[in-house]
Amino acid sequence: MPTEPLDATFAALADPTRRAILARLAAGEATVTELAAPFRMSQPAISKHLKVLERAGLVSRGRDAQRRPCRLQARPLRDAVAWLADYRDYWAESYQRLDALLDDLQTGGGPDDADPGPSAGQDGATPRSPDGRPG
Amino acid sequence: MPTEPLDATFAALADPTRRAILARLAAGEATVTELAAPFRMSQPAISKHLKVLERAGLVSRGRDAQRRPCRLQARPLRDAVAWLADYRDYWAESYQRLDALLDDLQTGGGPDDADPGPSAGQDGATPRSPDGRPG
DNA sequence: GGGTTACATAACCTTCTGGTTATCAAACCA
DNA sequence: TGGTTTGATAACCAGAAGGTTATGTAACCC
Repeated sequence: MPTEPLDATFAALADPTRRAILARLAAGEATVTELAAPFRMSQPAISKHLKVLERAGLVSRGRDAQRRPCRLQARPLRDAVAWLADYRDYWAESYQRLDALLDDLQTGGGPDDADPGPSAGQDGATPRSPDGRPG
Repeated sequence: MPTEPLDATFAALADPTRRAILARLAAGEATVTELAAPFRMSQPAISKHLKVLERAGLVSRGRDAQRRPCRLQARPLRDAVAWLADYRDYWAESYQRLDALLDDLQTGGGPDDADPGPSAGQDGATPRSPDGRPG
């Protein structure tokens, strides 16, 4: 059980079943059985995956009689992107496609500033010694 | 050992030591001993972490006499962001800060289109059944 | 050639992961 | 009241992750 938020987020995303669950939840709330349906996997297995997602803060749950509807909670995803954003200079390799991607990401905003540079914040990581952010 | 690229990428990022290593490499090439120095951890442990990063395609290695300099290879990070990008609608929670983040990400481009919608591509995941992308 | 530096590999251990089946609890339905 | 859904939990298991120490190997330096 990773204690740091980023650990938990990335670990949660590292499993294809969980990514698929998130994808499903992006289409709207769903119950456990609904989520479990597409998988050749037992219901308890899905419950476990949901618990991982919940502990990572990626999923929140409501109550509707016997049902426990799951809802996507994407803030940790944003934090993950924020971490990854510090590496944007190293994506330069193919800036064409990167620009396309970022245009897509931009959802229609109109920026006019130029590269303020990394925030030099804390990773929150502290593995056994250093923090971790690019310079 | 996760077989799917995204699995490997996210799994690699889930460890704080490895994130710190990537952060260090963002400052430039480094040898194994240089990378190991800041950690209270044995050299073989670092070698293992490097192997994980290498298999995830996040690090490539050269040769300089006895040394095996490591170089950051950030393309998988871009792919990870591409996956996360499909969830941008769900970051809406605090669009203020999101916009700031994306402006930062944008490194200075000037888009003028509005929300083309998810690419509906393949996750490549195929856990035990469905793929995974939001709608 | 012989020692040293830089790194990889092997063998081992412990803990976490991801799955299973079996069972239990709560709220519905008749 | 009793049965059915919906879901969580427990107990178990195999294999992967992350660490260790010990050892091997390649290239340098004298």
